[in-house]
Amino acid sequence: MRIGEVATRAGVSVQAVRLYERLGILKRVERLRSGYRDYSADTIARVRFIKRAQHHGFTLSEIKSLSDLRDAERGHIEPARRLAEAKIESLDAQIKRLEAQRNAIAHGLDCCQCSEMFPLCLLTQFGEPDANDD
Amino acid sequence: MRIGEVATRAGVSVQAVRLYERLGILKRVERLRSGYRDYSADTIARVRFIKRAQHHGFTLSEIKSLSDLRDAERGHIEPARRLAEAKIESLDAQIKRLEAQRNAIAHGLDCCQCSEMFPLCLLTQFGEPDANDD
DNA sequence: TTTGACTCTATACTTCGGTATAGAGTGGAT
DNA sequence: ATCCACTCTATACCGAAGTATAGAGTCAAA
Repeated sequence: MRIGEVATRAGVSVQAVRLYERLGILKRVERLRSGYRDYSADTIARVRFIKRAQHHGFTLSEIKSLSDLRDAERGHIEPARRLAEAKIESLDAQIKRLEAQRNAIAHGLDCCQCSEMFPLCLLTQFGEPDANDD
Repeated sequence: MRIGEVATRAGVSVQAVRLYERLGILKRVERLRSGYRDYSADTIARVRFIKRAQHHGFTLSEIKSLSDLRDAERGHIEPARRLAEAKIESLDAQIKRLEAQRNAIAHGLDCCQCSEMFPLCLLTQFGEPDANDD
């Protein structure tokens, strides 16, 4: 199977497949006499796994780690579990940060006098804050 | 005041100040005979406003809109309010997406048999899903 | 006057996850 | 034999928000 069929059946672009290979997420495969990559059908599943993991928030670099773990330690789930737990922690941190931003802006909308929060009022009504501090 | 003093007093790099000018967030200022930019003290407050808005999650492009609104319509808070409300909506959407990812991974950790969610088990124990689908 | 710190422009590099293009070669059907 | 679709590599580009560097010019103090 050539790269175009893999790409079409997995729902990605040909360039994306080559990118995944270059990043080490897909194994390098044998080439035909022509130099064309010659894939077997399981590559389609690999690519779909990549897209599924991306959909769940994993970066390509994390997905590479997951792939490496699987290839190195088939049947040992603990390293992958630790990776997933670390990912949850980092998602929690991101969520917390976004919620803080969201609340600061909401507060700035409610309480326009408050220069400690996002100063929406200072932007439009009261000029520059702290113009003389040194 | 030259660019280095503005940068130091506002807590950013000299290159960052030039970047903000190029992006249209800071006004172009007069130059000395030497070609050096000649700033007045209120630029420091402008830069601090940029950093404060960034801290609250606004992108430089959004901050440019806020600046433009202020310069165009001093005292009219409604356009800025609408921009802030749109920002809250987009932050809410981001938070929702991250929470869904977080919960999918958490579910994958709890329920390793479930191929609908993030298939942690499929990664390490059960091989490729859907290898034969077409 | 010479040094050192500063400034100027322009360009390239970074991360992330790709897309787009050029220029060359290949495969298969007509 | 020719055509078109496909593939190959290599390179450049996107946005975001900068940082880093090169090469040139400027300013002030010793």
